Amino acid sequence: MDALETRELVYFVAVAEELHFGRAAERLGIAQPPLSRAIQRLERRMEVTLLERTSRAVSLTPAGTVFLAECHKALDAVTAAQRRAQRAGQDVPRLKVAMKPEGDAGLLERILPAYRQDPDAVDVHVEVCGAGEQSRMLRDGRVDLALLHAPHDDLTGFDTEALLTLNQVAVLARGHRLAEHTALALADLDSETFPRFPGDDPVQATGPEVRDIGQLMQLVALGRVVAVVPESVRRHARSDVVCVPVLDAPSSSVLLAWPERTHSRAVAAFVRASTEAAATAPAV
Amino acid sequence: MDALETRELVYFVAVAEELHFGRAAERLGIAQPPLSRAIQRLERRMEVTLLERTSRAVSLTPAGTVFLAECHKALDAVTAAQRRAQRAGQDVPRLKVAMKPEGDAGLLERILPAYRQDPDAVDVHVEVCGAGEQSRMLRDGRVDLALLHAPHDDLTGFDTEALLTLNQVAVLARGHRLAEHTALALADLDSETFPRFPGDDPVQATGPEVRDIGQLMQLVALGRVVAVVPESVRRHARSDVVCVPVLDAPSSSVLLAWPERTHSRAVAAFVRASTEAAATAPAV
DNA sequence: CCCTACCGATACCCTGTAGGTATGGATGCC
DNA sequence: GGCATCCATACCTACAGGGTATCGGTAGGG
Repeated sequence: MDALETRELVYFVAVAEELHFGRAAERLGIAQPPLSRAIQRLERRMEVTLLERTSRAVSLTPAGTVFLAECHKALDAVTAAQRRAQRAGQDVPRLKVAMKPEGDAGLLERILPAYRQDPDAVDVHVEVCGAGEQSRMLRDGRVDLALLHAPHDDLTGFDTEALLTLNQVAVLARGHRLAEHTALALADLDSETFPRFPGDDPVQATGPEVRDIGQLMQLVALGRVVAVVPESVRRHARSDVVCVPVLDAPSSSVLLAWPERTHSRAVAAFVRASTEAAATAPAV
Repeated sequence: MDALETRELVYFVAVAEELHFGRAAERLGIAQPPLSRAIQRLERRMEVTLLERTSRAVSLTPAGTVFLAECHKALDAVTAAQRRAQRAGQDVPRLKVAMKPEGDAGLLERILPAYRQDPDAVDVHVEVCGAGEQSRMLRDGRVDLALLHAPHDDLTGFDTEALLTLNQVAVLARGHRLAEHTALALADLDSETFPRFPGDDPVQATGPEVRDIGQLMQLVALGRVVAVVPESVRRHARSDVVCVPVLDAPSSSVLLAWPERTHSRAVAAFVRASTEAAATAPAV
């Protein structure tokens, strides 16, 4: 039993996600028949049925469901291998850090100067990406470090260091019935409409999708939604909205994450500088 | 830039480990010239120099060193994908647990009956493997769960649940100068010879390598070595050796580990049963 | 100092396989 | 029942991956 080829995994992922050989083949830029044969050969070599096909529909078997998840992990690991080696081969070493907009709660401007003091410091490039994208970029090796948020982000596969714990505040329109309160409980907000953030589970979606903080503030000011967000967002509150602490909302943490078993001195130095900068940071 | 093929990674690993194209080719079962070309093509595609070759010697560049480690992770992930899917496709679901000999500190005989009570229980197969092999078997999907030991084993990439904390005891020949003591400090053993266990870092090796507990006891009884081991080993002490607690040795934990993001009900039930069995276990 | 043994790279050939086109056969729908 | 849809099969082609022979550079022994 020799190892599966990357190409076979890519092909399977395409079919498993499209549940349609024709569309999958198109997405892969090949014709449908070779794809059908490739999947057949894959199943024969693995001695497992991954897909149930009729001439009308394709569906995943339990083994196929497991295999799809495992393929994603494995393919991420392969591209991470490539990217990390390429990065290590650069003559000018560089550190890339991923964050989402406002995802640093103002910490980065304290971390960067502190890091530059370190003898192991190298150039830092901050990659501002879409919300929820940071962990993917860290997983597949496009960046060396990421600023993530617990409990929102999936931290499996990373080493992490907590930088900051943020209490939650409700953002309300100035005229909202609860705007005059000094503190709230989650139960007070039961009847409200909440926005959906990109990367959220779309199942529990109720309100409109929100892309950035400006848009959020706009919707809040109009009274369309109410948002429960980390207190660091206070810095972006407009004059026509108010922020009220929500005492029983689970607090979120800003944390720095990097791939497990990383031995880079530059990464270690950045982590060191970050924890120190966070420890001396003023209350937000 | 399309993805690297598994075969290329396997080829590179062979060369990087042998540091010799001829031997690597032999190990791979192919001729040397195609291997040379494959590595060249790999380097060209990655646009990174991975190996420094002269006509007399081959050595790894920094990028090559990183890539070797990443290749291991990636290849493990690929074979894990295959194995886990195969396992999920079995009509008779089964749980495989890896442990090294005596690695359960007597816990397993309490865990298994407790697990069988669980509604989600399936057949359990215990794989007794070489010391240090458990984490590898868990990483590449040959088993679903493993009994590991902190801080000895590398836990990165796993979710874990601590089952038991074990204090350390020194095993001494009955006639040893310290045999009459009721407790020791590590400093008392400074001048002693310690055995080397399989999977240990061979750098700090001083004494002879030891394969199993019987052999260890033999060497101790002969006065050749002194061992500091978890107290659970007491159960295997022969009459011509004595065990003395070492108060300042870092205590080791027995813990149950499984791959991150596992969603199997059977695994969850086994973890549940294990923690409960461990909580009600008698002192060793 | 030169000859030889060693080792990776190159040149050249061949075969297996990935991919393409055409078409068959099953199934649901109007 | 005719048709559209969709996966599988049949058959062909091209190229990538593998083999053999050999080159070119380097270290070491006599």
